[in-house]
Amino acid sequence: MALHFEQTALIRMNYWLMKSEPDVYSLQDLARDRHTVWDGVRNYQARNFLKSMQIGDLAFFYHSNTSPPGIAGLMQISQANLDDPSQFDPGSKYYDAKSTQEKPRWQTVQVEYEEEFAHFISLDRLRQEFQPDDLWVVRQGNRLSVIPVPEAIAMQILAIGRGKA
DNA sequence: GCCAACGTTGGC
DNA sequence: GCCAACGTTGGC
Repeated sequence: MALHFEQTALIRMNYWLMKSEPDVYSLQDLARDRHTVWDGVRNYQARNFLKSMQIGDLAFFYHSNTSPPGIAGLMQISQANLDDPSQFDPGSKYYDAKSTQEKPRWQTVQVEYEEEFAHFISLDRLRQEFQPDDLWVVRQGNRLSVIPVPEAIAMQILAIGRGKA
């Protein structure tokens, strides 16, 4: 019945951008590992975005602090709302003494490798194509490592990365 | 390596 | 609750 298709169409997909320094962990590392827990985020606004992610959401993998910086590819959220294990590990640089198993402060997601873009999209290109209010990564001074991307912008990024724009 | 931007901490 | 000091991010 038609109602079935209308309900299917109500499923929401959200899009994100997540930064990593490729010297620390790159898209190519994720291609090798197939999936990884995105640990180490210690900013509350970024954590809140991580907590709102749902399985099946897509995230752009952004290479930061490298030359040139930019979007290298795509990944998919494969597990949602995990407690970041590094907060409990005294040997980790991300250890948080104020976190307990009963009251963890930091949540994250598991991401799964999706694709490496045929065309790496440099920050320069992103600045040419998008406005700071539409894509926060082109805002000057923006340091958030996890940001939402509006669907219409995400569609354009996908087209550019796949060489269809 | 420099440094602007900006988040966090802690004294008051 | 203010805000100076401090630490970190990340482009260049």
